[in-house]
Amino acid sequence: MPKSSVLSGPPLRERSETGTDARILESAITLFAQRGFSEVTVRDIAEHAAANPASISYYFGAKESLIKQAIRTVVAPLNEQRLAALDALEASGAPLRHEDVVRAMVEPTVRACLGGVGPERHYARVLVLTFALRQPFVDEVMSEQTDRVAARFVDALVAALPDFDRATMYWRFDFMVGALIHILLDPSRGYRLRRVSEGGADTSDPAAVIDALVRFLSAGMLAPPGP
Amino acid sequence: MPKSSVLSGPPLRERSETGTDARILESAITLFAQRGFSEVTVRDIAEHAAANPASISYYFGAKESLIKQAIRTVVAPLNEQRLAALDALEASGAPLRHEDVVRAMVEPTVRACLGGVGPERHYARVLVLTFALRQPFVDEVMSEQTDRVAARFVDALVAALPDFDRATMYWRFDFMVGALIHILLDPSRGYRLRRVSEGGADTSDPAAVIDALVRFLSAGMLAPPGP
DNA sequence: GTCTATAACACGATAGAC
DNA sequence: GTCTATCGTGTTATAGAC
Repeated sequence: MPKSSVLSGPPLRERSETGTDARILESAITLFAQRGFSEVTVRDIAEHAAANPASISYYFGAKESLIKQAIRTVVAPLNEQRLAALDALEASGAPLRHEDVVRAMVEPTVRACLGGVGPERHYARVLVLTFALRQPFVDEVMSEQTDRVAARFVDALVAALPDFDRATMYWRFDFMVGALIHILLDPSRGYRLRRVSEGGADTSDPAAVIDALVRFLSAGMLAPPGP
Repeated sequence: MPKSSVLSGPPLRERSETGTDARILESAITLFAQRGFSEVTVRDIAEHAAANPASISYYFGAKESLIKQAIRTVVAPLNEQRLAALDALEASGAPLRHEDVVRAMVEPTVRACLGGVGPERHYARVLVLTFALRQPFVDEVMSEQTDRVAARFVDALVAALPDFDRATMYWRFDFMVGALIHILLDPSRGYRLRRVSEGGADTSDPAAVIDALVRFLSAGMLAPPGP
């Protein structure tokens, strides 16, 4: 990780959808997800994007800004999909069921990470990188992206299960996130789970992952609350 | 991450318990856990251990070997504690209860990470670093340390819940690991959960973390199996 | 605007004196 | 055995030519 000019930097340019800047961002996301923020150099990114190294400073300023933008680009679309799924549930008029709330969180994430096409397909890898990299700017950008989504889901869980208090559901929402991200890292770890389970559990099958997750998490949400 | 002499390296010395080598390893673990493998340089480690940079190559060879040894030193004692807890359950003669198996996994981990004193107090941070760093040697050392523990716990879960097949329990064991590690990362993320839950969920209290985890995970283990 | 060339520095690893 | 001094490489970021 660079020391870098912590603030201000050069006057950043507006970013386009198809130009060199977009290519750089896409390459950055792909390479970061594969190997990590600190392990990928701006030269690697420039080479992968068929741009020259100076163009990265030109468009994004320091590497840290590029990391922040990469995180936003990966996380934002998935959060929108989750909120849309929750909106659809609530708009249906039917009483909210807790397993549907769980599914609204799980299904878009699994579909994106196992077979998705947009930048959000790198969600699990990028998230674990942000958990691993302890630097204030990472927590800030994650908080900016995700805090309101967590609150909305906890609200929905409490609405579905009125006997439970919000604190309990905050714990359980975090347990859900942990289980979800961890299982979605298995492909990048060489399908370790398939190996140790002798083929019984295969994380390359999105439907199987969703089913196993939703069953487990929905039952966990119903656990009797504490004393 | 260095290129490094992948194999052999210099003739490594036997390691003592109190000498410079032990100090280096302890410093490496502390600094790695705080900031990450790639973010910490061998110079940082040498300075923290009040040793000179050359001594690291002398005792440990390349940085990669030091990382491997750091992972082993953190992970091994916790796995021993878990297996000991499982042994104690099985030795009691009473029928195995699935919530006690869950507790045998959760309790030593939470106690170690929140208020522990040995190297295993860095377990959650080191584990997330190994999940984030996608390099073959990391998976190898984790597999060497943990595969047998996972198998033993899945055996115990199946023994406690004979109606479920091993594949289902492999899924659920991984969900448990994901939830466990994720919640134990919260302190290193500035107690984000306490903030967003407005004090309702506090990961600085080991007993509260254990209680919330064991309730949720035990209920999840009982979820009806798939079709 | 884009790129080449390079500045300025940090990295891991080691040779060789003590 | 332990340390100092340094090698060779790779890093981010930028100055300045086109």
